[in-house]
Amino acid sequence: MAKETRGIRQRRELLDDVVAEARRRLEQGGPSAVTLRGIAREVGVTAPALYTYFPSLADLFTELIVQSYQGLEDSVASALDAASDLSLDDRLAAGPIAYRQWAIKHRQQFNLVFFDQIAGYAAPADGPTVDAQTAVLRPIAAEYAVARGRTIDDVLGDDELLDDFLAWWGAFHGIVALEVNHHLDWRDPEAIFLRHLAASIQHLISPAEL
Amino acid sequence: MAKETRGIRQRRELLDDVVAEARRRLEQGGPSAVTLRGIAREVGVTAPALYTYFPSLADLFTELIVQSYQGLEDSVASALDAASDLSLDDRLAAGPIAYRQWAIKHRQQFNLVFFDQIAGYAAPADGPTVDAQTAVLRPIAAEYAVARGRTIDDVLGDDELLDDFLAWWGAFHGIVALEVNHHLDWRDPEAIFLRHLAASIQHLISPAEL
DNA sequence: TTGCCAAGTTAACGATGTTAAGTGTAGCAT
DNA sequence: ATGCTACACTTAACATCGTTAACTTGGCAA
Repeated sequence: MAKETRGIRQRRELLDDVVAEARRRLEQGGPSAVTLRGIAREVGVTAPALYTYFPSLADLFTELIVQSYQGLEDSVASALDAASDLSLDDRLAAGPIAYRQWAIKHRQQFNLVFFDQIAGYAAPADGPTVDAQTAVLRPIAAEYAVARGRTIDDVLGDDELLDDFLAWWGAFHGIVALEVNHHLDWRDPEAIFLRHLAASIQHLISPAEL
Repeated sequence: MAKETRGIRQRRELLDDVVAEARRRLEQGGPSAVTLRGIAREVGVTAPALYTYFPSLADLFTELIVQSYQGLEDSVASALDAASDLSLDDRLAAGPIAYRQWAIKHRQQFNLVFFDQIAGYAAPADGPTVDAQTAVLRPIAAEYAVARGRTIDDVLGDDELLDDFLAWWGAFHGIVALEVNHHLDWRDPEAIFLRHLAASIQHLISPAEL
């Protein structure tokens, strides 16, 4: 009957439970609600048992960051897939719009990804976070390249084009960041975002028409 | 000799010492380094003594946020004062440039102000943080109004003008936020920022010339 | 069957925010 | 001057946290 080799299977399941519970706590109570003891309690083990899976709490957060990046990446990618038949304007807008919607739906994950929240956590030039960032931006950059009448390799290879793209990203990212953290609550954040997006896209395309 | 009514004077000094030590810890070790017990240890009292001055740790953070806003406000205001004789372009750039420089010099304070970092801390439509935000933006908005050929009251009173200004703010804010949190380390963040700033200012002024 | 390895447990250490109860003193009213 | 009161402050304690050390146990390989 081979009780399905409980060893590895349960290990996998427990690990999934741990990060699922961690993400749940992050969403509901912010990073400070993500505690080893609390998670252990919830998944039915003792706290030190989690050190089998993560060397420290910081590494659990690293996993959360990676998964959050993945969620954002998937959200943006599928939105751009669905927009493949639309006009250039709409395709350009689809990425940032999906970016914003994911951010609003997962505020804590958004802040976790883009803000240094964990104490000693740096996440510099190494680690999987850099790859994750480029994975998020690549499909958006592809549309951007089309709007500028170039290929994506042109954009990535030219300092000025790349900086322009990063600035374009930073711009709508900033508006989203302000909204996520309630600094635009006294206005209509979506209106501000969409208005900026339309203007920036127009400004982007018109010079290419010259 | 009237030993200068030690009561209130010492109270004032101790309070100043507390927030000074708190700010020092924030800058050096991030929010998690701001602990009541650590601060109390440093200023020479026991931890519960601090509850005379702050009802809870969150209220100490509120004070830090307010003071950080003040620092940003002062930095921007004095930069704009110093730029009063310059061209419109330079005056428009002076605010955002001071904004960025302050942010880079006080990364932790910048993140504390613009990101929900404290657990249950919301800081919604009430509190002094809203006033602080408008105090920071007002002088920048004044220059923005000139560039649009309006008065600042025009900008604040017109939905579209106001949204345009907030989007303009959000744009350079976003680039700064990315830089502060090391998401642009693989490029030259200042170049991206200045290039965006110049382009956005040009785009801002040219329509007004029509 | 025997032994080992790794996952899990209990126990403990140091640190945190916060509360309760007690202490002393500064300043004021009498 | 004396007594009282308010308040700054201390000590003690509780619940929580991350992390480590030592021990137990169960399944797999030899």
